Amino acid sequence: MRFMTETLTERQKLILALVVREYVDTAEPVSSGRLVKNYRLDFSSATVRNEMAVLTDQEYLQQPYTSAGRIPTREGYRFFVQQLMGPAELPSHIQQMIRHQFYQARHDVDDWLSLSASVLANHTQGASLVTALHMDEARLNHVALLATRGRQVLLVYVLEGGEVRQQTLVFEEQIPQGRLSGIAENINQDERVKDLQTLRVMIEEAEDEVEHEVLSVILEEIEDTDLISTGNVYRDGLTNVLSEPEFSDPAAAQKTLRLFEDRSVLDDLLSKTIFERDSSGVQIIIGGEGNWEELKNCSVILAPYGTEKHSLGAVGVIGPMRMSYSRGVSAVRFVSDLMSELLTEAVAS
Amino acid sequence: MRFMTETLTERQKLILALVVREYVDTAEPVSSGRLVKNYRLDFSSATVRNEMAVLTDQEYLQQPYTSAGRIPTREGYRFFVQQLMGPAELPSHIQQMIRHQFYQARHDVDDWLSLSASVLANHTQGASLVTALHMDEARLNHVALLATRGRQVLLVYVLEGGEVRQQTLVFEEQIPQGRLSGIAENINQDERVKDLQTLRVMIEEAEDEVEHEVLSVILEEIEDTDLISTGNVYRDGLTNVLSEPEFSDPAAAQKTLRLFEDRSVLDDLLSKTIFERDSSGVQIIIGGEGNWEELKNCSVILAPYGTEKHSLGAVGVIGPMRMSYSRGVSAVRFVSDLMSELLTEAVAS
DNA sequence: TTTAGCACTCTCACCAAGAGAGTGCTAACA
DNA sequence: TGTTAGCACTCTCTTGGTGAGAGTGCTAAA
Repeated sequence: MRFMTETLTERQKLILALVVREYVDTAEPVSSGRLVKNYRLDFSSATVRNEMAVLTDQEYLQQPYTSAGRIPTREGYRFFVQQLMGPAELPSHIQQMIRHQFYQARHDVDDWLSLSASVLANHTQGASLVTALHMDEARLNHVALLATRGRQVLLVYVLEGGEVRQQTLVFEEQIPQGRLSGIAENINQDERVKDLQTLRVMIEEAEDEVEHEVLSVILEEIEDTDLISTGNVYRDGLTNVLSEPEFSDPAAAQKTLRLFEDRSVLDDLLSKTIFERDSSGVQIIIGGEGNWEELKNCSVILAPYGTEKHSLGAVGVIGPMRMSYSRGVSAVRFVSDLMSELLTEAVAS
Repeated sequence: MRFMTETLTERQKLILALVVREYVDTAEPVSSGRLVKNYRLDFSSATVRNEMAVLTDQEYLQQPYTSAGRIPTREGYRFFVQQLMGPAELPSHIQQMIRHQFYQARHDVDDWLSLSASVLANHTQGASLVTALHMDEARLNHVALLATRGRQVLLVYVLEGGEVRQQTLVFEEQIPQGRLSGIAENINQDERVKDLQTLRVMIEEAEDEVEHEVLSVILEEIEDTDLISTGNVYRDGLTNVLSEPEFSDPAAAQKTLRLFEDRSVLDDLLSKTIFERDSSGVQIIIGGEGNWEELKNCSVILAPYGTEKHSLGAVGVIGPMRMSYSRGVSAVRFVSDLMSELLTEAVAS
């Protein structure tokens, strides 16, 4: 019931911030007395109680039951994140350490991705997600076809922007490498980037059965995988989030774990971040706000990464609503910035 | 205390089998009365009690506490698996259905792998594992180098046997595609398969700085990834195993889940299966028997797959010790056979 | 050898009582 | 008017006790 003006006094903000902080630490409802004691406040617990009553009226705090301590509501966290949480940064020695780890893997972009996932999991104590490089639309830059064994053929294609995909195909009959090279050469021959329409035309014009078959399969594969969902998603820290008290109920744990197995929700989430350019930075979804029913009681911190021209992927962490947002945001921001920096550097000639 | 001869009477075997079956179904200690009632045995519960006492003496059964029903011990399961469980097969309509699914993905070996994981998870209600194709030792068949963007270079290499790997590399400076093609051509030029030693010699003989650098990085990458551990592992059905009552304790659930995140145990397990050729077929590890301390209370069913000449990977399921071994074995055997069949077919010209 | 009968054991669900934590309210105070 | 001490009240959580129920082991009879 928001009767009153929504503006909070400084003291109310302080108390809200402390409740969030204390609850994040202890996972237990925060009482007025505890707050005064732990933070040596220069007003009494009765005063805190009065302020808490106001914050409860305004729906920033809630009580699990009458006469228990308070815990933040979703709105409470939201207010904390937007107005109370300072601009957090990872300690500089940690930043150094992470940079060093990335440097050691400097030749391998895939390693950067799994490293990102592992860094995020370790520094946030949550579960992390990292999508592989991905472009908005499939426009072919380069195709290679390699006969590997018997009827198996390896298709490797490079998309505009540098994303690379590979797929093992099996054809009805064995096709000699020379033939394959010819077909690939055909696709690659003129310099301009090819969209899928060009490929369709080529299929129409194919000179023989084999070429027709090969091109069709290639088109099919590329179309199939023209969704974010095919990019690898790197995950880490699942066990972290499972050790949180909110997941001691196995049903809740299972529900959350299912998020990680079912790609659908994840994909929605991540692709939204990648393509939403203006958000320009870290995005925080608290308690599944905005129709993410599946994410109830969970929070997600996401950020896109990429070069100036292209948003190539997203990194993020998932944890219980009661997570350390400052640690989360600082880690996600640092990793996404670092990835962007490294990739931009790699693209620069 | 195995005073008596280890041979069991037919009736004892029957009762052991029924206890296993009933316990797998209900997850509750099995009482003598229940057994008689559910399976309409033509002897009384008192007789069953006497036989159960013998089986308990022989350590095939155990009691959680005095005067509770019985549950199988690890040895009980082992005996059941080796001597009591008939040669189980998946129902033929299920087999048809699975074959159909694989057929629909006939162009893409990677799809086969994730499909295998999903099929195993669904038909065993456990968690499944599938390793990607892998060869015993890295012997190069073919190398391709593609300049993708800026200083990024895509390295694709095909190993003897058809395994393909790709890696994105970043070099100190941009290298033109022509130069890269030259170097790749150099490696590919003579027809014989190259082992890593050949590559080392080539590094020594490299004509200039760039070639030396590129070859060194390639060697490094291949050496780094010459372990089973780098192959992708496909997983599915994590949530299945979490819904089992033995994992209602979050600590137990976490311990098991950690198995799936830490690759080390998994890798040991899977690589052992792949390389242990004589075992020729399905391998069952019950309750972590044989020094798999981490797998206590879990059972694993594994089988290698591959072509006649090469064992290329492994498929398996993990579940609680109280799992349906017959369903597990039949599913794992069917999937590994199917994969072998498909791959053999694909290799044949 | 099998089985009916029975006493015994152990768990589990239920209830009641008491301790403890924390609140809301009131009245006094600066 | 804002703050605080005091206090009654509420709600949870733990503890202990009790009774029902399930299931066994043992004994003695068939």
